[in-house]
Amino acid sequence: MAEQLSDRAKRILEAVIEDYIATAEPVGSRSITRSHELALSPATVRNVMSDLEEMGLLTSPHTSSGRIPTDKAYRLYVNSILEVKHIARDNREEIQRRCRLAGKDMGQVLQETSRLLSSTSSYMGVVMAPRLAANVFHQIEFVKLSSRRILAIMVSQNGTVQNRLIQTGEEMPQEDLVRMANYLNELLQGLTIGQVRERLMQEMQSEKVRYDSLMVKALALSEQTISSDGPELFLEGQANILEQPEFADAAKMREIFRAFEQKSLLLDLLDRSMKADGVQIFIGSESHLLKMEGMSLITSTYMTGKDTVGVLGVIGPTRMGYGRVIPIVDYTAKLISRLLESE
Amino acid sequence: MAEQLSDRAKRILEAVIEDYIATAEPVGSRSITRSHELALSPATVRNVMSDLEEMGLLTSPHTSSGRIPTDKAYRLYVNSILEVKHIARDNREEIQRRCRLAGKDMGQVLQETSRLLSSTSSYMGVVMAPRLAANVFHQIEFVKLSSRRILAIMVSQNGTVQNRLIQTGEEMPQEDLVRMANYLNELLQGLTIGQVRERLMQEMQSEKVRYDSLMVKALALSEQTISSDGPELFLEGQANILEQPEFADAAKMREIFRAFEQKSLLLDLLDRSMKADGVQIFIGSESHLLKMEGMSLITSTYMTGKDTVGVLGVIGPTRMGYGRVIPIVDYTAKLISRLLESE
DNA sequence: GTTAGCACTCGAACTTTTTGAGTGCTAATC
DNA sequence: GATTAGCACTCAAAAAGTTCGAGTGCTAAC
Repeated sequence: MAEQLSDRAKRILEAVIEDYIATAEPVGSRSITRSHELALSPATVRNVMSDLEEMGLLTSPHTSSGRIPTDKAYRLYVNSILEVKHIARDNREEIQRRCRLAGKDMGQVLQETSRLLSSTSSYMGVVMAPRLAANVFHQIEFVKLSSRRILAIMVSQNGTVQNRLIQTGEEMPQEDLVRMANYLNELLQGLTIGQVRERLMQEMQSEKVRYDSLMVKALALSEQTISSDGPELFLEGQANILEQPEFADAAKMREIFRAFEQKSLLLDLLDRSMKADGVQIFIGSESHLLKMEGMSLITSTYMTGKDTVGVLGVIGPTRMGYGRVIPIVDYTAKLISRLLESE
Repeated sequence: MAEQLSDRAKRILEAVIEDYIATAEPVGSRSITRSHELALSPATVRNVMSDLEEMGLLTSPHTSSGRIPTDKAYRLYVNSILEVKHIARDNREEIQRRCRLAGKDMGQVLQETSRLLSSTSSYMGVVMAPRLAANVFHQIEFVKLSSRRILAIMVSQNGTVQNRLIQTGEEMPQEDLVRMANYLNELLQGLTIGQVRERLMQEMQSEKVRYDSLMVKALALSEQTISSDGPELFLEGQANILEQPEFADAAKMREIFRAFEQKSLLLDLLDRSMKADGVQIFIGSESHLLKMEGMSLITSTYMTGKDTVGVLGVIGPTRMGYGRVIPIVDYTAKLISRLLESE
């Protein structure tokens, strides 16, 4: 992008983008002169638009039709034209109202947050839960439900709970369960779950344990409890996408739904955006991870206390109301962080 | 339905339904004589079809086109024509393979089941989790995470776990938490969660507790832990519905997605089907709870041990492969029941 | 009771026509 | 030199018109 954009060109580009965001139709020179008061004739605007097209910021779907901003244009717009508004009062109030821990466990809070993002933005809300491996172990416990069914419960420092129902071959006396829990709680104190996993391995090898069958069992049980470290993803409001005119036809819709059904791509992208703090924006094909065209993602990290633990955000069409959505994502992330704050 | 259907009429109705299920196109007299070997001419078939139309079992979208079965016809078909096949070997194997408790908590098991139902049927899978209120209390516990954050964990007899993060105004010493838990565990032993709720109320009123502030706190905390008794619903494979030709156009799709977003209707229906054991079938507008036309629901209850605890099933177009799906639902319900069996 | 034959219907698919928003270019104007 | 009016041209989308064929109901023959 060697050329500098003149001020006028910027204003016109802005007008095109905003009209396109509003209507989803290719924008022509006349309609711009009508709706935005630039004291210019359509012909002049046409000349400028022609320049912008040369620079790769606009394209026309066919020779005789209005123009559409490219991903490059959105990027420019987001970086240096758009001024992010303060969050709308309505949104702020709704977010505050619906962000409550009361009467919900961690999963429910995150799901509700995802729903909230979806409904305030009117696109799709996404929340990635903390990776289990990064959590700090707090305690483990074994609850005996019946003679051969044990429930293992592991609590992390940040308040997430993992539980597994375990069928045992033989009956386990209550006091054994208590001893096992004590042993593990001491062993694993203060480690992250990632470290816990290693420690369990080491311990299983070690001489002193190898002949204590109870301890071996304990290690095996706790291993099971933290297995399956797939990070959880809450994706809500897919129906909102159906509202968008660019996805009106059935084939596109299907493609999108299929793409999201298989969540790994999205997880990769979210994982990446966790590397940097604060709001990040991925536009269209920039991140060809979301390989389907025409989608943008706005994310922000959130934290408990000082540690970044997850990412949340909004997925919408490239043609998305950035100015409106960015503050929503930002504000929600901050509020959630505050909520999860560990004193 | 005063008239008795002749055997021939039944066979023709069956042919129409099966062709329609296969193609989603109105079925004409000729195509029937071609594909099913009835030794009849198209004209004869036409006459019979005309009778069937009079009886309200078929309709034609317009005068000069093939015919479509009505909901009434599907009902008749399901009740007295269709012979339910044994479950397909492939399906059985896949279900067995994917139904494992190992490394999952209750919620994950149910979600996976829902996914399983969806992918084996290629429609939508739905699983309603046990109503919390029906669970039997097993124990409650308070884990102190930091000076003012307590995690309350309640375990039910069947292995479900409820947890809530609670911020306390003042610091609670560890021994108080233990005392509280002991008190509650004794108080609530063996009650259902529904009864627990009542008991908590009673206890709060009672003289002996009223002046013991610790007990009052305990009651309040446990109240919070069991709040929000919304039954959980796992609905998977919505994208499968997009594959169905009858929902190809965007408006219909949107309607459907909107309808499912707001889950209360579906919950009502599932709740109703929990009243009776075994497989149940709701066809199209019969249950005008699922108010959108053209959808059927096949459910079966599942249980832990002797108690019915939930419902699972498949939602698809009325034009659904009943013969194939019914055994899938049935088999899955049985397998899950076996899995959850409490020794 | 069954079937061949036939005129008729009507949506789907394909063509053709019309319309209008939009373009690029040139020449006049500020 | 930048801006604008004017004009011929383009092309997708909408409207109108055709064709096609699977399907029907009815009647008369088998």
